[in-house]
Amino acid sequence: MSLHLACDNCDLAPLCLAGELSQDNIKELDKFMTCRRPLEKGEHLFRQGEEFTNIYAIRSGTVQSYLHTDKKAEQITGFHLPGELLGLNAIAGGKHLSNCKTLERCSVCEISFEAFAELGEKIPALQQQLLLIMSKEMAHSYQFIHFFGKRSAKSRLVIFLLNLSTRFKLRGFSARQFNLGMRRMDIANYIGLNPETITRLFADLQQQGLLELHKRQLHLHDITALEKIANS
Amino acid sequence: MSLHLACDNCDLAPLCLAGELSQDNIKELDKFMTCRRPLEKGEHLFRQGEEFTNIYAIRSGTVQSYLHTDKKAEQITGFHLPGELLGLNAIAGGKHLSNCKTLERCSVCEISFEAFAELGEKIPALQQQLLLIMSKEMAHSYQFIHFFGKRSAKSRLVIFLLNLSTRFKLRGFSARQFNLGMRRMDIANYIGLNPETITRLFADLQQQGLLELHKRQLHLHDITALEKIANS
DNA sequence: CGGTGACTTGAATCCGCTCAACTGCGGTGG
DNA sequence: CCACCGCAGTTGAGCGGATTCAAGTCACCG
Repeated sequence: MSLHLACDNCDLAPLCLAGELSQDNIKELDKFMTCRRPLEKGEHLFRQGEEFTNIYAIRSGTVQSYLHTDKKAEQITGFHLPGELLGLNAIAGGKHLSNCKTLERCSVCEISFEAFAELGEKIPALQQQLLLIMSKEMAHSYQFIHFFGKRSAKSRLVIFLLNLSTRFKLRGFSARQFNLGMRRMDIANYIGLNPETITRLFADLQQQGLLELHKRQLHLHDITALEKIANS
Repeated sequence: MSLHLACDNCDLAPLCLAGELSQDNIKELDKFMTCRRPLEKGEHLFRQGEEFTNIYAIRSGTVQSYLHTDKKAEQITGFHLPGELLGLNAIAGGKHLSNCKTLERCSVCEISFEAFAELGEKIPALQQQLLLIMSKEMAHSYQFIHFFGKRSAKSRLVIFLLNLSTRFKLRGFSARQFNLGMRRMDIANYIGLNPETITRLFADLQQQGLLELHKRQLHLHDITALEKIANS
């Protein structure tokens, strides 16, 4: 069963696979694009080691990717917002490198990579768009390396928050006010700190009046001041 | 002036753009591939902010990429070995995101991205190969995030060394014995530590008999023990 | 209600940093 | 050839930021 949710009526298409494609080409793409029932909170799109067959695109909701490491420890490797593609790093190896699960109820579109590759031969602009997206994601990892280089805990947290902020803004949501879908300990895990440290840092920032946090609802008050902290 | 160095007589072709291409297709690719005079130590392939026009492939030698950050500080973002492509993360933005300079005398091949894209429309396998390489690089960044998550200084250094080791091996060099082309402080910068810490850690590891280091010549004695440290 | 999991708070500890002095080496020029 | 310089690397002492461990609060859900 697939819902009638097509790329040509999706607000996120410009950020996503459809990109700058012509209406005709988008229609062509839509023939292979499917959108299953929404996933409930905590469901997996795919798991580490599974065969790579589809490209996934988030239509709504937040998704988390993570690795199993030895012991029972998990390493969180990313949080993904609507319009982002998932699983692309598995093209080379043919197997998914990470687990991917929803942090809330999510709509997810998918397309068989095989079908996509065939279609790409007919529509060069589509290939080009995938290239663009992958390049963008590489650029993003780049930032990440930069930001995990020797930085204070406060810098790390603030960079993380500002990164989320700009990504929300790009998608038409508020850059100043949004919901962190994830737990403190997941943030901590992701940016290489301890949950307790995250708590203390939020308390600090709140006391300085730079932001407010109630439960997971975040309000950034002074973005320029936060940017200063990010580059300290 | 361009030297007569073609993909079809290059040992690294399978790792590089040529990949699994047929001989005919490689000949086609070679028409657009050029290989200038070797670059001397310290020369730049490109600089941050410059327009992205070419894809570069390292034929021999080691290359370092780095960012200028505010103040005079630099952040090193990668060390690149023969067979690796440079500048791909600039496809999306059209401008290079990082500086790229040689750590020693290097041969570098290049191809105009425009020419490549055109050729890719004629030879789908070539497009596919670029996709593969980019996916592989994304997978690599993935490792990186994993490895910059909360880890001890010793883990970080060892992971860095083992990563170099496997990459050398993949290229037909020894996995146990190779030359670190970079300074201690560059390693430190890259993995988010201090030069002094790097020194101390090397001293430790050497005392434990796990490796030997003279100047920049490294000899890994007990790789399985090192792997244990990497996952601690 | 009790119970669980997320989050907070406090005190003690430790890892890696900072700063400063020192060694060793390669290059340059007298 | 040696004296000098500058940079890479090493070593030591003290400091501080983030972790660890442990106890306590809070909200949610059975």
